[in-house]
Amino acid sequence: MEKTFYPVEVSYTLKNGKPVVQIFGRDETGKQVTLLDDRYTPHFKVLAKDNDIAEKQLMNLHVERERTVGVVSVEKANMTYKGKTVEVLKAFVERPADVPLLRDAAKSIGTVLEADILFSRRYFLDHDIRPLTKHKVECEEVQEKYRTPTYAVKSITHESDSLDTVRILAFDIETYSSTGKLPVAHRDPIIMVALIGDGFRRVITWKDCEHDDLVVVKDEKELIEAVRDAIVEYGPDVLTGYNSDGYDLPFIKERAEKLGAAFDIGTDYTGLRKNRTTDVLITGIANIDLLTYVRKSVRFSLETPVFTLDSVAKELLGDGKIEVDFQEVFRAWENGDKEQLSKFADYNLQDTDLTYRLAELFLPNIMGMAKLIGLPLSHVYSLSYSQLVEWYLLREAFQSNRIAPSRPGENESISRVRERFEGAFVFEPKPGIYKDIIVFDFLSLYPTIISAHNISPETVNVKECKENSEAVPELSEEYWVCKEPRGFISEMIENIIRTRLKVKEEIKKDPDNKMLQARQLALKLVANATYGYLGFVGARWYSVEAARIITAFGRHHIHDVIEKSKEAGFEVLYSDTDSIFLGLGSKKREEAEKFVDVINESLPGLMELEFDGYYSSGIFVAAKGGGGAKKRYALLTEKGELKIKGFETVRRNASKIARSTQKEVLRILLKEHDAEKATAYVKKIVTELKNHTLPAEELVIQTQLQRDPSQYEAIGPHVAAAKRMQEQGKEVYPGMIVQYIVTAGKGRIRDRVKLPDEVANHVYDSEYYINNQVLPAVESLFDTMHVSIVEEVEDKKQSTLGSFL
DNA sequence: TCCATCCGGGG
DNA sequence: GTGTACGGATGGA
Repeated sequence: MEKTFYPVEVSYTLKNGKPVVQIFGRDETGKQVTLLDDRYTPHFKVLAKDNDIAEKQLMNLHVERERTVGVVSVEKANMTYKGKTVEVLKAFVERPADVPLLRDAAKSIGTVLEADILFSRRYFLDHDIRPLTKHKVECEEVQEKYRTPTYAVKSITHESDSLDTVRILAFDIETYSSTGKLPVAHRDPIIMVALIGDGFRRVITWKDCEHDDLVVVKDEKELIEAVRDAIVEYGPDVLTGYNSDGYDLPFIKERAEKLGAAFDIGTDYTGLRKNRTTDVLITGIANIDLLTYVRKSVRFSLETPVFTLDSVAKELLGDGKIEVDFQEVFRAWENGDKEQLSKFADYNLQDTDLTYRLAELFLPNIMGMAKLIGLPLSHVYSLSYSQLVEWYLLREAFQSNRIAPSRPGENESISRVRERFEGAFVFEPKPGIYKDIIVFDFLSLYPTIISAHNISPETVNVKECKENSEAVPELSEEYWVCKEPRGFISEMIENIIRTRLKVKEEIKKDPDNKMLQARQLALKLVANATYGYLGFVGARWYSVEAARIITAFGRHHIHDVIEKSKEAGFEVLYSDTDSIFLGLGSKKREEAEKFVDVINESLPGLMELEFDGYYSSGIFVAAKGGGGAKKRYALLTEKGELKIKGFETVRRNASKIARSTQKEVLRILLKEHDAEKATAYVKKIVTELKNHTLPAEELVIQTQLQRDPSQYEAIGPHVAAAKRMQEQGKEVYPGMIVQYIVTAGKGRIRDRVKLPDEVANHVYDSEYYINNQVLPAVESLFDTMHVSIVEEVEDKKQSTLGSFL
């Protein structure tokens, strides 16, 4: 029979000593089904000098275990390795686990390759199976022990249509502790568990209590089994929690074993399995620990330095955890206090709801990446950017008959760490204020360089192609890149860029399509991470030469634009990596637009310089050590908006008054070009500070607490403030924003820190705010106008003093 | 100061 | 399960 099938998860099992791949997913009606495929045999590859001898040696290999482990058969195949066609031996074995047993012994025969690629992952990649996309399956129904209908596969082919939702179930457990410390599974019980899915909401406990959605069972053993029943009843594709691999699931596993409770939630009735790391495996359900995903991927776009559920949810959902005193909860549990326990159920449900909402937020992107790379959700969500690139490359390699290079050994990694190289070019700006600025930047600079200059590990510095190669500029030693043939990675990047352009066209027609957005984002991520991947010490396709050449071409192209800008009569104000800031001077905007067209005609491949924006003025300031400061400037748009980059006081650990003064000075300087007016403005603020006429709210300093106050050795003002909060019985936790005001008096600043609600207006330390907040925020701005704002203000101080005398 | 180990999150 | 994070902070020599 023929079936339509959307794969979600994969694993394998042994039947009569032979591996059977299990693919879990849904059919066209949305019903969960399982496919079994026993046609795939594990193998590894060997490159040897003499294949006839090596073949005999491989067949004679054996390792004694409970059974004799050996190579079952050997095949020869022509494949591409490091850009060359080679004849390789494929050594087939009985079981996936035989590979690591035999690979060490096979090292004496030749170079062992592809002996470290997981069997089920390899199955997906080799068969072009892509999770969550439509497949046509020729199969026949079989009777096996699974929770779903089961079919034996005869053939499976990938089609284009794809699934855009998965069934998510979030859960969170609550545990009891008599010691006041974090509960531990060998001693403490699970007392409550909440589960939330699409139209599904349940909280389970084993002491009498009243609450909506609440189920009360007899004891902890029944609780664990009721959780199992809830999961089976809901039938999730994705089971998700927050730190569930590090806490909830191992806790459940240990308690279930101790109490003899069944937690056989797997599609094949197996329970939780744990591997050597922290991962917990569930057969047929994608187990996704959101904390892992936050740490690996989301962190780069988060403000918060700590990844607690509360701080991540507050930032991304605008909603946090309910505050709870665990000692009170545990007392309520001991006493059977129904009212308190019902509040605790609210807490449990809120945590689970936040987890569910975060999962809804993250899943489209995880799904987009799973479809692109072709690995199941439970595998992709935990991959770092370099691993995402690597798995994309592995899929491409398998499909183009290439042998994947091995990961570096320990010694190789160590020697790679020492191979550093020069990065991007940053133009040192001349401090000053400029009018009529045009900014251009290169679109996806490194990806387009890789594609345009054919950069790939097997195309750089290869002797055979020297005659037909491109020389690399900007480097002291000689480097060259083959023009032919097309490199593995450069070709792949070009395909990604082109595909992404097409997807972006589709998005224009269908802007609200989340799946298209996710696909576009996945393509962008892989393209942008490839340069970093080539220089990553753990990479299979590592090439420090390629990475060095990419940044060299980057510097070359931006230098070229700088030179041509000068020749065309523009003033070059600034440049960083892929962008250039030009002063128009007497030129017209149209001339700048034409100039970009001329540049683009000379750029190779898909490289493109793009008009980024026009600014009516901008300021570059001096660095502390002299010269112009890099990555620190402000621009004024035509609409009058300020675009500020790199000034420390833009961050939130400055008082409102420092920030607003800086902004106003920037505004006066950029809009009105009037240094005197700006000076007068600062003097006015200084006077107000001295006269204590500013409201205290303007003086509040906000700093994020990185850890618990007791954990600090150096007690900074914000730590002192946090300790004060604790003394007043307020909750203090890492990641929170602490607010304080520095008040007048003698001694250390930290001893003069007060909380905003303790300070009446006018008691603040005006000297501190003038010298440590306001003046440092504007000093470098005035320096560009050759005005010493500190001296100006001191004159004012004296004259104020003078007027008193 | 350098190197190695520890930690994150979770109740 | 054919694999094994990572980057910063801490602490000891």
